[in-house]
Order: sequence, then C-alpha cells, then structure tokens
Amino acid sequence: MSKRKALISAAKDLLWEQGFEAMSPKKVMRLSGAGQGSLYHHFEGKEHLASVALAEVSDELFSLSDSTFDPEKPPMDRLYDYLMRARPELKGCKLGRLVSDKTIIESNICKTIGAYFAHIEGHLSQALKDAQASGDLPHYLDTSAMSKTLQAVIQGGYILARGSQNPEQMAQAQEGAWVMLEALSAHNS
Amino acid sequence: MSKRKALISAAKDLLWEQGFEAMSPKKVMRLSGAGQGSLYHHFEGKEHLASVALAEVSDELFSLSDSTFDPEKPPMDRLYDYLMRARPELKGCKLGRLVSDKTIIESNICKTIGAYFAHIEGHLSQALKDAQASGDLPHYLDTSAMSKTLQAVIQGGYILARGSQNPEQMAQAQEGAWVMLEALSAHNS
DNA sequence: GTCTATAGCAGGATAGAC
DNA sequence: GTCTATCCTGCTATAGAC
Repeated sequence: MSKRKALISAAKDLLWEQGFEAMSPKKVMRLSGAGQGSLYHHFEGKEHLASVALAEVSDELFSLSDSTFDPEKPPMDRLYDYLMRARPELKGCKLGRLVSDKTIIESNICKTIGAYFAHIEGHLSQALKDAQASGDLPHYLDTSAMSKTLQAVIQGGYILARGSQNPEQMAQAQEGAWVMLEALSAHNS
Repeated sequence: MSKRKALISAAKDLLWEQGFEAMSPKKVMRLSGAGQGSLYHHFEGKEHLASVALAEVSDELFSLSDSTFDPEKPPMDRLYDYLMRARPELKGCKLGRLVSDKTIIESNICKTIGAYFAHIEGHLSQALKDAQASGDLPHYLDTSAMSKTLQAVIQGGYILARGSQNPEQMAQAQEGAWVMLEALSAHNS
C-alpha cells in the first residue's frame, strides 16, 4: 500500500475514533507508518488530509445507504432496514460525530457532511412517499418533516448512547421509532 | 462578581460555543478578566473548571425540564411543549454537544451528561404513560423505547441542523415527531 | 516520494511576588 | 485571592537531504 493510501486510511480511523481535533499529524504518522515528508508531500496539511479521508468515508456511506434504500424493496422494508440496522452505538456516525467541531463547521468538510445528510433524507423521504402511495402509511402525514425526524432519531441515538455510555439507548431509540411507524401503518389498514 | 464566578460564567459560554477542547485556559481568562492565578487558585485545572461549570449548566437544564414537564399539565401538552420548544439549533445542546469529546467521555463529566439524559428520559416516559392512562395514546405502545426516541429526535435535530448549517432541519425534525405522536393520538380516539 | 531535523506557537500548568 | 513570569509539552508546518 502506498504511503498516501496508508495516511488516508489512518486518518479515517482516527477521525472516527477521536474526532478532528484529536487527529494530530503525529498520530496519523505513527498509525500509518509514514513520515512527516509523506504527509506534507501528498496533502497540504491536516485539514486537507481530513477532507480527502472524509470524502472517501462519504462515498462508502452513500453506497451503504443506496443499498439499504434499494427502490426494489417494499418501502416499509426500506424504512425498517434503515431504522433497525445494527450500529456502532458508542463510536457514533463517522460523519455526524464531527459536527461539534468548530474547524469542521467552518471548513468545506461541512459541505460533505451536509450532502450526506441530504442524501439520507432524500432516501427516507422517498420511502415514506412510496409507503403512502402503496397504502402503507396515511397520506396526511408530512413526509418531509418525518424524514428529518427519523434521521434525527439515529443521529440522536448515538448521542444518547455515548452520553450514557450505554449502547442500549440507541437500540431503544431505534425500536421506538419503528414501533411508532408500524403503529401508523397498522392504523391505516 | 467574584473572579471565581466570572471564570465559571466564561467557561460555560465557551463550552457551549466551542466545546471542551477549544476551551483553553487562556480564552477563559480573557473572557472572564481573571488571571492565571485566580483560575488555578479556585480550580485544580481545566477539567475541574469545566466540571463545575457543567454542573451549573445541568442544574439549569434540570429546572427548565421540570417546568416543561409540570405534572399539572395534561400529558400531551407536556410532550408538545418539550418537542416543539424553540431551540438554539446551530449551537446545540449545552450538554449533548460535548459527548463527541474523548476527554469528556473518559472523565466524570460524562456522568453529569448521562444523569441529565436520564432525567429527561424519565419525564418523557412518565408523560407517555400518563397519556396512555388518560386515553390519549394507545396502550400497546412501548413508552420506554419511545421516550428514548423522542429525546433522540431533539439531540439528532441539533446534529442535522449543524451539519447542514440550516436551523430548519431541527424545526422539521421536531414537527415530524409531533405529527407522528398526534396521529397516534387521533387514531386512538 | 520519503525521510529527519528544525521551528514557531499555543495549550496547560507551576512558582512566587503582592 | 489575584497577579505576572516562566516552563514543558505537543501540535502544525517548513526545510532540505536522500
């Protein structure tokens, strides 16, 4: 593996484990086995490296979500699979975890995160509309608002789990969301 | 105002605005008008100061939530008031904002945050149970799971809003949660 | 492309005068 | 209690050899 790839890989790991602030160039170097020279030859600096690493992470998460929201699947299955998927409760969302960082918010990396959120929201919104069209959910529901709500349940579940140091918090947040959705669906039939 | 109080006040502001990592002793000193000596006389160090400051924040948030969840109020009103309360979308929850920080998670401050989450969860859980008792919500709903879900919507709403730099994301996440709850309530009657 | 050496600067804390 | 001076460390980046 080239040093460039090793650096990106190490950065991805550290960004997820420790966040942007804590991802120091030295840690990246140690974890990747590359020296200072390689880092600053391939990247303009820490922020640039993080930007490239997170673009890769974003790609991976896009793929994962596109598979979860496969339009061939019945809409309620898509919603179930998204809501109930096993998640790294205590580590957090690889992108959402970073929004508390000031540098991230003020940089272009923020756009990567926003684009990811918008992508998921689009999938959720579509699934909810499809569920209405197929008669699984009542038409009076505001699918645009609900798509943000369901996405927020996941991002918030990570926060609760980390704050309590208890993975179960995420599991219950997920479960509760599905229960509510299912109840709305049942009432509609 | 004593220097001690000034330091705590400055720390509270900085912790909310910038997080724990970014709250350097120097910034606290500049904002509070106190010198190094005062800081290290009254507190053991940065972490101790943050701990004291966040204990105060926790107290304030406890009071706010106790007022929101006044047991005299009808349960659905309590839930509405909690879910739809205006919030500092882009700044985030004064406590929840900090869970991405490694130092916070590994310190005793984490317990303060966990206790706050548990407090809110208790209020939500009680309100949901009361709503069932009063016939506002169907009994088959899992109130324990749903309380985590609703709390996660708020915490997650902050994440979405910050990641998109768009306050509207929080508003919609809130709105969607209330719409779902209301729909479950209407169906029950 | 990759390395080591070096530099500038800020974070975090201590010492000791007042 | 509060101040200033000082210290050590680690973060971030540059320089220049190989």
